[in-house]
Amino acid sequence: MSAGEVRGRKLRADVQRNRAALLETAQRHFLQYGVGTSLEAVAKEAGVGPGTLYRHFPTREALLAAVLQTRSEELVARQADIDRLGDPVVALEQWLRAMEEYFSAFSGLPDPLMAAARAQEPDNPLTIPCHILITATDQYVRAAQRAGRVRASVRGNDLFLAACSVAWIKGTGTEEESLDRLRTLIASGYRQQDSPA
Amino acid sequence: MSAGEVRGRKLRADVQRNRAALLETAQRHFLQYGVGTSLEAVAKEAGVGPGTLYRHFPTREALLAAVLQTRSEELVARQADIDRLGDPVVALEQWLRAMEEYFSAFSGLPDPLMAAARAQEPDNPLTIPCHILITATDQYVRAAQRAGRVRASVRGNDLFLAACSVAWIKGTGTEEESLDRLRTLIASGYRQQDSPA
DNA sequence: ACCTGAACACCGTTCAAGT
DNA sequence: ACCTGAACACCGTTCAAGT
Repeated sequence: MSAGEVRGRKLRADVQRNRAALLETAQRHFLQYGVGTSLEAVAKEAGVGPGTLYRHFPTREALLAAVLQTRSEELVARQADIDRLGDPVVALEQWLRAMEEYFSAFSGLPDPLMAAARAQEPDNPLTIPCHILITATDQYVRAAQRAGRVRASVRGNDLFLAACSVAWIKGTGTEEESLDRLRTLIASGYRQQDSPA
Repeated sequence: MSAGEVRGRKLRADVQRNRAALLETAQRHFLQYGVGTSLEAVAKEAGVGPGTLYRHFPTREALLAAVLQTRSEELVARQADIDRLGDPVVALEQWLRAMEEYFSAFSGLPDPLMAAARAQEPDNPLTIPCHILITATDQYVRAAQRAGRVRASVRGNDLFLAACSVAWIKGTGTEEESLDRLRTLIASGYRQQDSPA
């Protein structure tokens, strides 16, 4: 998708400028103040009226999803690197870390993401990336299970929830050491013990 | 602590009434709308001005902690029942569930609780219950470790974080089945495998 | 000593009026 | 077709004035 198009429709020059300014400003504000940042302030700093922001992005989730677009694509692209790793458990671990970083892009992001993951409402634009992530997680889980390295009872959704939890804990300001301990606990939970032959 | 006293000081009758009305109304609003509910609405429905609410409870956390007081005491009291169980792993499991229910008292509660658990600021009244819970969790973990039933690497804080995470996930509207799967994953993570003798 | 409620500075969201 | 910004209904918090 080129910069001047939205769903294939060419846009007037001023509309493109407004959209780009809104996205750029919103990203900066999400980074600095978290997902709950004032949309009024975003509009003002982008040099547009509040109505223009709502016209482009009817909900906060729509704006969030648009700002996350680039990161979503990067995450999907990263799968190619991960798939080249050979060891399916290492691949699963790296994938979980990659998701965690994605969830940690802005403070407070895990909440709307979880809401979207649960949602039946198909109008929430965050639902799509969530479903993609759960499906991808499931594939890594199955690959590791085929190699007998992950418990048969584990499903992709379980580890999606776990990764989202770790990102949420991280967002509350917990030190990296405690996070690592939690990650280790979770890894002990899904790994298949080597049966001593 | 009797109803008409705060830290041992006797209170004027109208002050008692205001305090009680605020707590009662706040609990109802926290239950119905979550921890982010409008304090202005609470004051109005309690029949007092906003200034009176702020005089009694200078921050949202102070009001939350006061409303949680009863539940905090119940949770501590429940330890006596749990301690009578015999099996240290069953005791640990029940304790984790009891904490989880406490964290789930109001929607959005895990966030201020985690913030308080991290905080160095001793003026946050939620910090005290958090530290009590972490210490208690650590005792259950150690007892189960002495019996060789929980991995030596696990600490109380790890399972405090895990229980808080599950409560957070629960608060996002995830179905009970998914929660149970997550709890099982965590339990697999902390349980010591029976070494096949 | 405590309470009241007006006042201030914010916010999300809509929509008539403009270009 | 798109943008503007005033307008409305909210909110947290403070503080002078009352009792």
